Amino acid sequence: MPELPDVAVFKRYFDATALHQTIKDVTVNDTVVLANVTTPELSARLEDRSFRETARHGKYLFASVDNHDVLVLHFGMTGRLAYFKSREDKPEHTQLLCTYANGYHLAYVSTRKLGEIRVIQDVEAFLRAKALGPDALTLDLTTFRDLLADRRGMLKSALMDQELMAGIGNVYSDEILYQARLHPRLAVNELDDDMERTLFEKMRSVLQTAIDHEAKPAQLPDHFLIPQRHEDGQCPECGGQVERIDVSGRSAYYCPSCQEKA
DNA sequence: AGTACCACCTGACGGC
DNA sequence: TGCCGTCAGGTGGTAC
Repeated sequence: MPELPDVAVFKRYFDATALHQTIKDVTVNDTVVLANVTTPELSARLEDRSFRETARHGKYLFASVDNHDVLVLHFGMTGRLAYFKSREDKPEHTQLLCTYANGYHLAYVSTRKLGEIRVIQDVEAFLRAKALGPDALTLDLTTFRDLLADRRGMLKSALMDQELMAGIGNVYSDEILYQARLHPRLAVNELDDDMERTLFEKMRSVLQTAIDHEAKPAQLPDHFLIPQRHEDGQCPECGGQVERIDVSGRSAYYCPSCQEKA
C-alpha cells in the first residue's frame, strides 16, 4: 500500500503517538527487515532514548532520535505502523516493536517484509546514496518541467521513477494520469506545456486530497479512479469500463475513452 | 536511457 | 479440503 500519501499519514500518526517518550525496549521479529543494523545495535541505539521529530521524503519516513541517529522506515508493499497499549493488541507480522516507559508500544508491521529499517546519521547523504529525486509534493512546476524535459519513455514509468521524483507508486500514478486525462503509455516527450501544467497540478491535488482523506480508498472523493481499480471498475466520468494494461511490468488501470493516447 | 524480467517475501483468491 | 498458479500498492539487479 504505502506510497507518498500513505507514508504522510503514517508520519502524522507517528507524530501524534510516538514522539518524546523514553523507549525502554526494542524487539525485532525477523531480521530480514534490518538493512544496516543488527538487533543488538538497534537496541543499543534506541533504548533509553526518544524520538524527537519525523520527516518524510517520497516513501521514506525518518524519525530522528535524541542522540543524532535517524531511524529510517520504508514500508515496502505491506508495511504500516500501530500504536497500542496492551501486548494482546500486538498485530500479526509485527517486525519491530518499541516499548515505551509508559507501557505503550509502537509496532512496525509488515506481512511481506519487503520494506526495510535502517539507522543513519545524515538524511541528505542517504537521499543522495539512494539517488532519490525531489519529493513529489514539494517540487515546483519549474522543477517538474525540467525533470520531464529530457525524459523519454512512457508517462506512467516517469511518474513512478523514484530517481526522477520520489513518492508516486503504481496506484497513485494511475490516479494522477486519470485526473489529468492522460494515457499511461503516452510518451513523455509528446506532452505540450498545457498538458505538463495539468499533470503537475493533478499530481499535487491527487496527493494532497489523498492525504486529507487518510489515504483510504473508500474515503476518497467520488471522482477518483482508485476505488474502481479492479475488474468491472467503472469510470467515474463516463461510466465506461475501466481497463487494465501492462505498463513496464505493472498493472495500469485507466479509462480508454477519457484518457486519450494523443 | 528505458524496458523487460527475475528476485526478495507472504497471503488471498480462483480453478480443479 | 487441498494443491497450484496468479496476483498484489515496494525496490534492486541484470541483460538487452
